[in-house]
Amino acid sequence: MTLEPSADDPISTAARLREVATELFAERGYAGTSLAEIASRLGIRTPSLYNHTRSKDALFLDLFTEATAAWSDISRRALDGEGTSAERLERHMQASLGFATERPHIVGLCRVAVTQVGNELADDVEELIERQRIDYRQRLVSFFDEARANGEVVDRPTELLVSAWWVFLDGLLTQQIFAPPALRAEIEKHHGALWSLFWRGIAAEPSP
Amino acid sequence: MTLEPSADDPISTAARLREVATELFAERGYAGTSLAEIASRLGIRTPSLYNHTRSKDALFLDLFTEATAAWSDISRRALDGEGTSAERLERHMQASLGFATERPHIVGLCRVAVTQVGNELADDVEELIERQRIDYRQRLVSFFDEARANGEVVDRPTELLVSAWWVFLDGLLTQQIFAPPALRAEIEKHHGALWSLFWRGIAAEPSP
DNA sequence: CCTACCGATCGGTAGG
DNA sequence: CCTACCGATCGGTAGG
Repeated sequence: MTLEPSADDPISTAARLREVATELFAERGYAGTSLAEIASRLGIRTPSLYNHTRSKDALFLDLFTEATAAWSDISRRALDGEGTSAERLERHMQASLGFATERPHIVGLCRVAVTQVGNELADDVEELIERQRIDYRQRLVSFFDEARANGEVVDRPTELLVSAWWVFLDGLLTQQIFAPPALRAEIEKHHGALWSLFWRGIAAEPSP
Repeated sequence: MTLEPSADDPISTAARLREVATELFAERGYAGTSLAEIASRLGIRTPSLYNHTRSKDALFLDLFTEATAAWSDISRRALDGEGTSAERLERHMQASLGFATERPHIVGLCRVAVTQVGNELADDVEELIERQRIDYRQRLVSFFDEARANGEVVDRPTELLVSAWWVFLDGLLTQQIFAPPALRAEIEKHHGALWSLFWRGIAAEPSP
């Protein structure tokens, strides 16, 4: 009684294409990934890929668009919601790191997009990155403006607090993605403690 | 009265090859950089490159080896030397960021090496990265052990302090390299302030 | 440092 | 989804 796109293929080729291509782009970069390799992993011939995508560029852009949407969704939900600023920001951190842990190839795809901007990838990618960056920045500005107004964080310029958070998150994600598995597990255990040191750096002085 | 390798070429082709190749590898990745493009920028034909290198792999490994040596040299000198732990660590940060600012392509080359490990690049690269990582880690452990013994930092496990620093530095470098120039300049102005927030997070409680 | 050239692979098309 | 094929480009070699 299940819906099947075809008799002997419960997972559609289109879906598997997305999975396989995301993984390869993430691990080998854009230029390092060939359509032949993607097709081979799907058990089909290279030209058959063109039933699912217009070109290699279009495939990458499509996957990247989906990736940023998923990322943005997770991150927004965690930062919004109830609680103190510390609770909300820690939840946001845990969500971002959880996302990176569970779906490392999606994060890897984003990294590839960022590092290869202006070279072989289309302007569309650069535009999408910039839009996401601006959107995230605005959400952070709102968050820290509110936290300052509540006296929850140190009284420094919002811009600075945004930068501090961004640096911290970028560092965590970098280690999460690039560190060798052995080191990664150790760092993962430290997330809570690293958070507390970060927050200690920006938290308001205890009122006397 | 100057020493010239050839009459009309004051900067040797070998030296220009290193410059050009570093820049291209950093900007386009390993697979995205062709020997033809390198040769073209040098004004010579592709086969002529083989007078200066054995293969594309060997060229990359050679440049990467030089890059890590330069990096390690700068970083070691800044962290050693005199002063309080805070002074030494801030000096180390400034040196690392200065290096990244002045020689962005060298840092980009390292990033490419790290992100493409285990794929098209040789095991030699992975080995070199791992050796550098271990070496840097040991220097940080010594540093934070001493800082803790002096009561200069909060009394938490050295491993945690090392992680916190590493995350902070990785985040700064990531932003330095990947942020769009407009944002980069703003962040650069914040380095000192970001440092003070970081240090505030790990500094020892003021004695009562 | 060059010309001439190699087999392999690239993204992509024609036509079914 | 396939076979058959395209021109372009890849890293690299022979020989001078």
